[in-house]
Amino acid sequence: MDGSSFLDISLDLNTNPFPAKLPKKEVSVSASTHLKRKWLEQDESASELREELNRVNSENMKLSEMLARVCESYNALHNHLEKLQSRQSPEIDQTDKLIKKRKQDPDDFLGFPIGLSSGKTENSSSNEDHHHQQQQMEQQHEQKNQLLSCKRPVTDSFNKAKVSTVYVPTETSDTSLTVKDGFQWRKYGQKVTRDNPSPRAYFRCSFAPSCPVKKKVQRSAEDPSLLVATYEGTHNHLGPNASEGDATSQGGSSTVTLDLVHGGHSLLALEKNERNTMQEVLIQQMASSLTKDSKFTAALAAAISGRLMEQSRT
DNA sequence: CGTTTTTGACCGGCGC
DNA sequence: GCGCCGGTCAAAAACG
Repeated sequence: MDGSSFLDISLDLNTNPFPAKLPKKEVSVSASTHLKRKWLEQDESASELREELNRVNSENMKLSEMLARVCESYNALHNHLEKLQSRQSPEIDQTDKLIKKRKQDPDDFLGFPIGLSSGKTENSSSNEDHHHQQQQMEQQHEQKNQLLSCKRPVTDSFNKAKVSTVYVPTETSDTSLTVKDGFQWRKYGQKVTRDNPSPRAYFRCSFAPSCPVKKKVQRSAEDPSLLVATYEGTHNHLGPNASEGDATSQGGSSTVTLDLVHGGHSLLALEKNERNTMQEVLIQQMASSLTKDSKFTAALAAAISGRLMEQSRT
């Protein structure tokens, strides 16, 4: 899927409503000095406005580039996943039948590729090849995660248990076991597990009391710089945009978070005829993220007021 | 003072 | 039945 075809990311806000050449003001020779001073003041404020608009323009360009990059990364990831799906779906069906009754170990999630986290299989003979492939895909996943601002929920589109795993790079010195995904979580337990020296933290979604979603966070035993967050269940409320202030969107840089698991469905797993709806959802999410950026709203306001001024002049 | 985190106790599933 | 283990509960502490 092509990013430009999927989303029109051009943000032509028309933030330069003033033409390069402003119509020269013709001041009559007989005008009073008071009027002249007034004109000078207006010229001054006009140049200030022009500077402001230039700033806004460059901001607009930056935002456009940022969006383009996000879409590019998303498209690359999506293409990759589609390839994987077409290649692996029969295999997954087979392994699903072999899922053990025993609950999964956290490291099993680590081994499975994007969105394919599933139970442990008993077929140990094919495990080695499988594991090798998984490691490669995990690396690719990690790289793409970094492209998508290092955080992106992954949904199991094949397993109806709605379990997804997210890998978050963190400082090894950071022992907080927190993964900021926009939702509000309440920690209800912590446990040291057998096969991992670092403790596992258990979280419940605290946005809505009835929300059944749970999250487990544990540092990866293989790569301590990675946090492994395992999500179970589906949020029964609106997304994180309405709840928590994402620190990344408040500072100087703005981040567009693509929540691909909202509602428990992977966007990537949707049929093509459903994508138009998802386009709207994505656009809404982007718009929502952008409107949280005070700089963006200021730029938008400036653009609109500029356009209004232009229209009133003509 | 309400909310969140911490942490030891408890529970249930599983293997032996 | 017993022990192990992962998951959850709930009281106390910490925090804002």
